[in-house]
Amino acid sequence: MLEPKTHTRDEVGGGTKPTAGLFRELEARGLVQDTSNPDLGRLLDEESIVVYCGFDPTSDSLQLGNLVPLITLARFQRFGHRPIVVLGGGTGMIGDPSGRSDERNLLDEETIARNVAGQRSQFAKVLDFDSTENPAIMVNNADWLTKLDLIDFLRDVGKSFSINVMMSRESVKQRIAAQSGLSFTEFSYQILQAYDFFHLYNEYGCRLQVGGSDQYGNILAGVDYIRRKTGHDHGAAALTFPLVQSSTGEKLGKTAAGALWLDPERTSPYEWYQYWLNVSDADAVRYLKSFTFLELDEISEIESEFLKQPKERLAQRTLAREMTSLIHGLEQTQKAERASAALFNSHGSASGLAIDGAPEVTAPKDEVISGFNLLNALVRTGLAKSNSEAKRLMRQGSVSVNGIKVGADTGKSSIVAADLKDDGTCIIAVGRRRRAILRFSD
RNA sequence: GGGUCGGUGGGUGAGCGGCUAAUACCACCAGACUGUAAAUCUGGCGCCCGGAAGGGCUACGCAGGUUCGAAUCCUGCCCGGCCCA
Repeated sequence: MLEPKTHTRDEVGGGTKPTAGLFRELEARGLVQDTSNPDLGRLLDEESIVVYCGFDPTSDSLQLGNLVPLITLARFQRFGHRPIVVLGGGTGMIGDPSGRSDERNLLDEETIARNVAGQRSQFAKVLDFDSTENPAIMVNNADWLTKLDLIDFLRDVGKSFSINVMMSRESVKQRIAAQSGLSFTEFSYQILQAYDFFHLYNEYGCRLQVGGSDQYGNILAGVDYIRRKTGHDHGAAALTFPLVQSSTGEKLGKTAAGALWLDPERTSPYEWYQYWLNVSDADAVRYLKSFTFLELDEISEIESEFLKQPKERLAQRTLAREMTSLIHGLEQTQKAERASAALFNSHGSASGLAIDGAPEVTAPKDEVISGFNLLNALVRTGLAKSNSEAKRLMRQGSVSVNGIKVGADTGKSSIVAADLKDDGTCIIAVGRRRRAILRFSD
């Protein structure tokens, strides 16, 4: 069987000179949508620059959707540039209209502070804040935005913004065209983001802002503002990456359970691993390029191997391993892999295998003597959200115990002692890809 | 401030007194086929009880009201679009 290689966190190049070829690399990985500076590639080869990307504190955990921006920053860092993470503690109180069809609900200060705190540690999983050469920096724009004086702001900053230009931004146009309304508050967002860029330009010499393609207008607002204020034509630049979608045009990370979170409390390493493992063939190689730090020629090798034997799913397994070890570390990755193997490869026997990390529910042993209700088991293991759903699944013949179907026609409605392996467990499955362990203890 | 149109399930969006837990599409889940893939076909998709038939509860911005019966009518409030000021 083909095994994906284990990838350890690679060596960040030392020295003040950047490693050349970053821009070409980003392009090859499908991570370049727009840039405001046609010479950006050369600039990145010649100078070690400071680059930033903003993150909205709309939740106390980052999610799958934040991964491309975050990993892109890490690519800059690995090529010798210096990344800044801007937590939008200030702008989060305003709400970015980009990509939204409705006015946002404003978050209160307390919530934002909690979210900022929650996200903080997650950045360190991907970025290096301790590098001696080019450590990443984290700042919160609340630190400067909340200090602004309204009159000064309108005089010094607002004067540089043309309403005509602001109105022509795609995010604004869409909201107006959709007749869904746009408050002055949200309309002002682009000025604040522009001001952020300007602030970072002054404080840290930050010359590039990266973001998703929906951020292009906001980023350009900053580029323009810096040009106006400093008179330098190419003082600051914009770079956006395309919105990463599945081959069927869907946003990533959509499951019945909701979004996929980086927080292991919300999305377990096993679920995270399984998500990537189940990526479709059409997407797997593309995701390897966009999401992992594997070298491109290494990915090409994986690809050709994968194309020869797609059913081995080398691309998916590599992807799952890379993504899980990036976010949850090697140990959790191995657990997830073992749990997956125990649940899926051994024809329903978990005995003797390390299954730590798999979804598992424990119940007292005497419950099984009288017969442990299957519906109960489905809900308890999280395989079904409600009794209704569990019944539905049973009716549809989706449920199996130890690999044996227990649909409505079999008449089996509970787990009995005979279903248990020697170690007191059984595997309960819904459909092809969702499985859990039920363990009975003394 | 005045007028007018609108606020429906995760999303878009029908319904406009009983036939409606609410059409359709998307997303999502499952069955068949497979490789824990895609495509395709099929079923499902508020919650609770039930093997099922069926029953109960909650839901169409919020709060009241009319009615045997309301997502649907009325009143007030909140929110949004458009027009006027």
